[in-house]
Amino acid sequence: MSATPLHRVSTGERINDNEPAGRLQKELSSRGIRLTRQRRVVLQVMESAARHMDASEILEQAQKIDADITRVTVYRTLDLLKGFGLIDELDLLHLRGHRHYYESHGPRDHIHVACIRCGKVREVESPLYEDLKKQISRDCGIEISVARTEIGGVCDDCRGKSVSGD
Amino acid sequence: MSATPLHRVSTGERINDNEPAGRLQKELSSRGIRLTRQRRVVLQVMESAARHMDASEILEQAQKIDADITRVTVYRTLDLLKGFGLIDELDLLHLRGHRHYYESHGPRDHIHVACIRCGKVREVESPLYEDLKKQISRDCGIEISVARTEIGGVCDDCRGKSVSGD
DNA sequence: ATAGATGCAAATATTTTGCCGCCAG
DNA sequence: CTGGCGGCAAAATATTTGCATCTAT
Repeated sequence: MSATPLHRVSTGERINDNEPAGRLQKELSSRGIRLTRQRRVVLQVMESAARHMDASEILEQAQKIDADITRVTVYRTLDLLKGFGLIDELDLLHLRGHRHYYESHGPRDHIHVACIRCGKVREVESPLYEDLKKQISRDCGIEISVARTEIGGVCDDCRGKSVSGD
Repeated sequence: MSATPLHRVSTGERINDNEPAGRLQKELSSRGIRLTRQRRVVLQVMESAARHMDASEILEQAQKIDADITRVTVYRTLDLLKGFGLIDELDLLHLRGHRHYYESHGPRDHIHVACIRCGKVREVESPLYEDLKKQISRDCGIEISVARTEIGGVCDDCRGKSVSGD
């Protein structure tokens, strides 16, 4: 049944193992964007992120490195990065309120699969997803620049793994 | 290349033509949920919605029918419907700020395809999408209850339709 | 009759903005 | 040097909650 293999990317740990350190910095300076001390810190936080932090968590992490950084700067830097498509903004199906989460955008799009009971989030890539995007691009006549898929459900663990009969 | 056809659902008009009037009401009462005057109005607004309204717009529409309805009731009713999976919550890639949009959840999931330039939103279904969800369900061991895909890019119109050579 | 809903107002939470002094390039 | 940037405080949005009252069943 399952012809095309599905690639698991991560289950809750950091996702940026394949991300060259300083990638965001490079991207910004190559665009002529001024690299301030505060921005460097926020970028560093984003790159080394465990995962899926909201603005407050990013602020918190940034202040551990440099106490001078303010919430406003975090918002402004996130906006900047978003504008260049260097980070993605998710809400993880609002399983935990209306917060927005951010993550450095890697080379490939991935799907966020979240358990609505335990909150665990897994990230997957799939050739099928790439096919789908190609088809939509062709059929809708659109040059895709951002794609986001979030899927929620109850995971095996939370269903007691006894997915026997049903 | 494109084997599976992609079904266009709508381009900006109402999506609920196939939705039986009173569906949400029926769903709620069958679950033993009390149907108050206010709830009926909000449900009616959701069902007859042109499309993609945020909480304020829903409130506005509801008050046209019954001026007594308050914003709080709208939020509480939306939460209720969300909890039962009867409506979906979208943010349309935050193209227009951080608002959340709601729409009555039809029988099939659909993908929202938005032009990041003109803001036009198109909804599509695709067998490929169903395949993708099946694969993820199988491979991640998850019983999917909600799926949301939002895709952004520049549409033909906004690229001057001159998508000749590339 | 009674559990559960609504309304009001206020509390929270989240994000944005104006203005001025400061710093990266 | 200089124009963009960060900080501060406050505004603008968005969402949630406590409590008294009312109503659908």
